[in-house]
Amino acid sequence: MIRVRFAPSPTGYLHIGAARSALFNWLFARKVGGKFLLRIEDTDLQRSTDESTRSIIEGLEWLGLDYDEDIVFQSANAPQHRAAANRLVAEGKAYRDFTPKEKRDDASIKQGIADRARAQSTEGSDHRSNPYRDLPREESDRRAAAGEPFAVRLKVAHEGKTSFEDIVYGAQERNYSEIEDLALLRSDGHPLYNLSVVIDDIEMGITHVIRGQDHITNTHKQILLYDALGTPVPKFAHLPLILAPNKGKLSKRKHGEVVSLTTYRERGFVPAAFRNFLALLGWSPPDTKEIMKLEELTQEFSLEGIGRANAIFNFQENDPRHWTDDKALWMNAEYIRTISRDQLLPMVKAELRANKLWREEYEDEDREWFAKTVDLIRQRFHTLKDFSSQGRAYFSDDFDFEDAAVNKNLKKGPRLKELLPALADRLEEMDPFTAETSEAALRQYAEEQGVKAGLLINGSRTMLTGQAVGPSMFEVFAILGKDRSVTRLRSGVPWF
RNA sequence: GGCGCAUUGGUGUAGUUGGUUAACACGCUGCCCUCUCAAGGCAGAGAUCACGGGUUCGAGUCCCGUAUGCGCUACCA
Repeated sequence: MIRVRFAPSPTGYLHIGAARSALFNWLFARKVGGKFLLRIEDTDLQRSTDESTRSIIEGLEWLGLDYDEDIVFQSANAPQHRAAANRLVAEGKAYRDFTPKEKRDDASIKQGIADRARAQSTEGSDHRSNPYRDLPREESDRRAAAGEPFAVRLKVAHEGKTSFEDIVYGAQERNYSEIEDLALLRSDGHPLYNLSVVIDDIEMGITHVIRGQDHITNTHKQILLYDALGTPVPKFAHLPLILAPNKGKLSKRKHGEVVSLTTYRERGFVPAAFRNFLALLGWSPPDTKEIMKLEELTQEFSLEGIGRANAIFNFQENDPRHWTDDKALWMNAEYIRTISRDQLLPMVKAELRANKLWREEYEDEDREWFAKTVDLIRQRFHTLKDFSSQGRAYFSDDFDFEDAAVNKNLKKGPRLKELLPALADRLEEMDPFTAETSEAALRQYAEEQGVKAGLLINGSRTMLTGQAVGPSMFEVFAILGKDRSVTRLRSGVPWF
């Protein structure tokens, strides 16, 4: 039985890179009939928050990625992690390190690492030079018993190398000389990442570890741990990273909300669309078809189809039109205009409701009208937000007139101030009032008045919707109905 | 500093065991359609396949080197 897991640390919003890892894990599990598990890596108590855990769970739910079995909270397994470390010490595979803990400040950590490495190479010391590495057991036990604080480190052999066959990146090797005696337990007894991950993965029966490429180095350390523990090593598939447009790391601090999955929900993305877009970042289907529903994605997905080069998430921070990747935006629009009514209507309902535009009749006697209206306007919308902003005039009489539209379609034709109310009089007599009859009436009236039909059409569009763009005007007349059409044509509102 | 990975048009990606004019999607330009804007249709611009060597009759595809980028290198995860 194949078992995979998504193991985020709850230290903030759900990053789109993490969301993609979750997606790939899920697709793989569903494709092969395995289990997809969720583990919250909350061992860093200071940084972990419940709110973040909630956002991760909600994010997965939004993307439609359901997980099997109960969520595992890593912090709950700390006793097992400690026990494993102690067992390794007892077996002589790990040792207590009584070196006093160094003070580190996070800001300069990377620099510190490089500096230390430089210093180490010049003074000739290596990863095996820890003075406590070969401390006699009796002395180690005595000092521990006396209450002296210590960290626990894995005893990595002097000679040898780790190797594994990465499903994405191929054969990987690392000399032991490149690997330090990694810390397993902090001097306060707190288990560290690499230990916890391995113990939990073993405990959960994980067979395939699918995670970001930034973990490749960790994988070598973890293999050492599997070996020390005498446990079979799972298969690994590392994923290329998602980078910012400058090829740098995508981070909240630098790039803001565009990296947070929550943003896409808040800004009107259809979950299926974003999921589809995410799937195409680093993975490509066997054929050229890119728009795929979940079932298709699942069917086509394979670890072998994952590329090795990091992908750039292409967006322009200062341009509202391109606030996120163009292709994601395009895909969202594509979904909005093509998904079934049954799928779309609930999303539109939520959007309208959030903006106090929803009326219960839309699910009752005005049900058909609502569906037809949505079908009419969805064609040119890019996000669900558009239903409450650009689409506002269809659901409320309280809508704004865009200055540009008023200038272009109304004020440039001074006669419209009289023509439009007069047109309203004509329309009022139509029965039935349909796209066809209103068109006939408008065109005839334009001819009588010696003006172009377009003048009346565009003027009407702005009077009825406040905008310069929108669906075919006669469809709008029909959808809005005679009363509202006539009333809006007569209202002098935008003229003042 | 060390180790590792990557490098195909602006972006996401295809390019099978090396073989004619490097393919698809988004974006971009123009035209058509038309009451506007989209959508749609048609046409088009844009890649010396990072660079330099080499192997070969022939290389985006194999080898070596260089550059650039990214990742890791922590008693963070």
